[in-house]
Amino acid sequence: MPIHNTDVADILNKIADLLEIANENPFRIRAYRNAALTISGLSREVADLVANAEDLSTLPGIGKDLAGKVEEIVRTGSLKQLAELQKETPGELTELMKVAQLGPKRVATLYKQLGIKDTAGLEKAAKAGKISSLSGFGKKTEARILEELGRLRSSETAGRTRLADAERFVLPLLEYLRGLRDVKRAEAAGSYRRRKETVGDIDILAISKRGADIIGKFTRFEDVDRVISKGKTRSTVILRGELQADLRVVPAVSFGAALHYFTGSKAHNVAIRTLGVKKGLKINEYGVFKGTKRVGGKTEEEVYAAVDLPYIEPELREDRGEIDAARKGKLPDLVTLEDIKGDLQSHTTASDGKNTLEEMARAAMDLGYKYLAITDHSKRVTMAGGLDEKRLAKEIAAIDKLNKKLKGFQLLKSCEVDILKDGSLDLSDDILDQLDLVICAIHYNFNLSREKQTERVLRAMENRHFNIMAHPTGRRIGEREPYDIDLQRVFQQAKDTGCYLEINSQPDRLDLADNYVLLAREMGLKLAISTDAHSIDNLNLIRYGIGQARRGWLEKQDVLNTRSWSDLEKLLKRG
DNA sequence: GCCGTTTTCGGCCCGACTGTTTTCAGTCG
Repeated sequence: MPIHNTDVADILNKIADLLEIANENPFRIRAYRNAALTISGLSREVADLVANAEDLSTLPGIGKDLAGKVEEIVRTGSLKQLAELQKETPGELTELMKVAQLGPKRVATLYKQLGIKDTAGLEKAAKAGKISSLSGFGKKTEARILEELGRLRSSETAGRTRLADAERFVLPLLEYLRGLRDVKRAEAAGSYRRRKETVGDIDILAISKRGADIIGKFTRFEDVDRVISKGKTRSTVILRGELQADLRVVPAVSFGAALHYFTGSKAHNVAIRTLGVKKGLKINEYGVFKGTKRVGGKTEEEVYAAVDLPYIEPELREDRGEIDAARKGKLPDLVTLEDIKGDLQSHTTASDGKNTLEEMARAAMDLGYKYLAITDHSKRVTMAGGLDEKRLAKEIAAIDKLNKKLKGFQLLKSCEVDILKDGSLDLSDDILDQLDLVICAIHYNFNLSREKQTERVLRAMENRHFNIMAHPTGRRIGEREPYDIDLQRVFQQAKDTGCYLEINSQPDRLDLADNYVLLAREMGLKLAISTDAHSIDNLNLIRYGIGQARRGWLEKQDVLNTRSWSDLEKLLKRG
């Protein structure tokens, strides 16, 4: 099995956990965590970098020592150091740290004093009342531990929440807070604001002079299941569905600093604060300070200006080179919703969509679009009522007829053609010749080897009708892993043959993932942002695709469907 | 363990809340 970046990051984080339990130098621990963060944010597989003999110690936060360790992980799948550590500190202990209330110090105490190594031992000791007598623990902590263990058992929902699912809670919560008399402003921060594909929790920020009051009302919001903590400026609650929400109340003068601070990412914040320290400034959630004097923080722009940087868009704040780019005046001018001229993937009642051709066209026109590609499935995708040549010919005729009626708008004749197992396409060249553009996608045989899956797509791209590859890795966030495919080779083939790939905006897909969007940009490959709409409402999902594109640093010119159809048509022409 | 327009040594981001505490450690973000 190839070693992926997440595997490397997991091992580094595990070592950090174990070092923490062993009460090691906290800065050394942070070095491991920083390295894990760097690796997981890379646009390329670190295994490929090693295979190409590239110098890993040029990566931020990775020096000579960690470069060697990462190489060892890539080559052997594990690390001797980890085995050594586990002789002193059992590896299972890191699992205990996932129980709320338990951090490295308490886990170490539990292990040393009571020999507790796993959740079963923890539960037994807690029930026997042995934990409350330990120093640093008490009755309340013991009760909380038991409560948490019960919860962990009943729900395996400890994971992250998809952005769109979080949004269903965020928007009503913001509306509620904004409706309170003493709230001057309320905004969502955190990974939600950075438009990350999943969020760990919801961070909300409010301006008010009556913190305790607002916190009280927050904890009584209708979606709140239980309250974890509530103070005068800060509160944590768990919403229905086990999603955590944090509210911080700040004065107006601190709003920019707080918004910056709570938007993160953590790595970005640390980098900005470190720049501040070098200039003799203290940057925290209350503002930018020189000694005790406030010198900024009302707006985010003031925070960046304090360290001589221009404003950096939230989607870029991952410490993936944005600070360096800002310093050099080379920040991307990110694509926006307003730049989008049309949608390049949609379905109708002809296959598995919910609306007719005309309904889809009208809805796209209402969004101000100039075109919409109708991409019903091809015959192989029987589950979705895919079209054979004959039915597609009928749809083509229907589109031609409808286009004559539509003013200043055009339906594009297209199809989401299945890429068969051997890399051939599911429909004949004769019918594909009659289309404006052809979207191709994999729907079956997900479990081919990396080599076979990659060859399958490379071969498909040899077909002169292939224009855009839809949902290129087939993943369903939280449900289905991507199939194993070498996207770097696919991107290169796309460039060589004049094909493109898609960012699919469906909230459970968001495929390409942001790190691959970054890679495409680095390789100079343009992408489409499509909704894959199966209903008129679905056309609005484009905002998630835009978020993903922005996280991948895409500018207007990097996105196919920011162009008029006549300009796009020229780009799609294959030699 | 990393890193350097103050440094190759000596720093490394910072604060709120809770519970167990009589002044603070641990956890969390």
